This record gives sequence, C-alpha cells and structure tokens, in this order.
Amino acid sequence: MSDGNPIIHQATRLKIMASLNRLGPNASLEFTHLRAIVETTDGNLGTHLATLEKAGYVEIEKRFEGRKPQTRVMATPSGRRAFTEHVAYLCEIIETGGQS
Amino acid sequence: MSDGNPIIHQATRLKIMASLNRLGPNASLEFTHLRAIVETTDGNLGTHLATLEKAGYVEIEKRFEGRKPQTRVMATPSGRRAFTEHVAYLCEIIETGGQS
DNA sequence: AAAAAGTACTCTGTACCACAGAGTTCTTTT
DNA sequence: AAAAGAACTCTGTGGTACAGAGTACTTTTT
Repeated sequence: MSDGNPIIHQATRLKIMASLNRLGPNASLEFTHLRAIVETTDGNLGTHLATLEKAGYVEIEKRFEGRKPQTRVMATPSGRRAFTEHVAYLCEIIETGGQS
Repeated sequence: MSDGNPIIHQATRLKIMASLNRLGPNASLEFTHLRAIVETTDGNLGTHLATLEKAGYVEIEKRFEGRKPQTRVMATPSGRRAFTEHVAYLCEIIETGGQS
C-alpha cells in the first residue's frame, strides 16, 4: 500500500490545498487571505507555497493591484488531481485501516 | 480553527489507529500483524506505539502465547474518540478548506 | 547439536523539516 | 516622519521519523 502523498499530507499544506481545491478552476486566493486561513507567518507560508509550487501543485502569480504588490495562488490541474487522490487515500485508510 | 491531532495525523500512526479502530472494542492486534500492515521496522513501530501509549490512545499487553512472547495492541476508548474526532476534522478540512 | 530465524525491544545516528523571527524592499496610510 | 502592510529570504532551533545495530530469549530447521 502507498503512503499517500507526503507533500499534501502535511497539516498546513493540506489546508492550503483544500482551500484552493474548493474554489472553482482558474480561481485563486491572495497570499494574505491564505495566511489568515492557515494561521501562520509570512515566512512559513512562503516556504509551504514554494514546496507546492516545486511539486507543480500550485501556480503563483505576482501582480500589482494598483501599485500594491499582490501574490495570488491557484491550484494547477495536477494539484487538484493529487489532492483528490490523497483524499481518496485517506478515506480508504479510515475505512479499511490500511489493509488491502 | 484547530490543527487536528498531530499525534494521529502522522502517516504511520494514522494507519495504526485506523487498523485498531476498525476492530470491535476490546479486540487487539499482534505486534507482528501491525508491523506487516504499516510496513516498517520493529524499532520504528515500537517507537510509534510508545508515542500512542504515552498519549493514552493504545494499551499494550505483553503476554505469552505458549512460551513465545506476544505483544498485543488495543485502542483505548480515549484513542477511539481521538481517532473519530480527527477523522471528523479531516472531513471538515476537505470540505471547507479550513474556513470556519 | 549447531545454525538460523522469529519476537520484541532499546539505543544511536542521520537527515529532514516545520516554524519563528529577524531583516529587507517598497508602498501606502496616518 | 512614522507606522504599517505586502511579500519575500535567510538563519537557527527543535523536533522527529526512520534505519540499522545490538540484545535476550525461544523455536524451528538442518
């Protein structure tokens, strides 16, 4: 049996991916909004987003809202797929206890 | 919002607790059987079980089957409760993305 | 009888990693 | 001017998952 997806399993990243997955496709969340949801520091959130970006699970867009910098985060199709698969894995674990 | 239960969230311990929770109350699993389920080493499994025992989530019974030592592991009521609550937390995260 | 293998545990060392916090840059608000 | 917000990077610390070796005892295999 697999171990699930360790990138997604981590508590903070699970929340990030769940938040993004909930949105419709092509919708994104602001860095600051995400920071409020996961309740962490700038630095920590930045690190987790970098991890997810490196895995190809999120896309990070830096743009300007007027002249204020704004970072927006969006799940990629591959990220959505990985999230869905990990949720399925969790459900399976919960139901079967890992026996297959 | 809470962070869920970090003791139970860890991948290997999640499998252990799920395996035990699946059994009826007062039912137990052998150390060796559990080791096969979670696919890890003696030492590692022992450490995880010690963590769960210290949290009051499992009870460890050392006995003899004939003259062979046998370690049996059982979820405590508190362990079952914690597992159920963490599963509820996971479901909530998955559905709401952590927004409350 | 000797060797191998199983059960279960402890200990050590390694490698990773989550996180806080400080420092930076630039901008807007007060 | 000063404070505060946005969004990073970097560093240091602490925690911890895991493998693997070593131990003690027992049963099975050769």
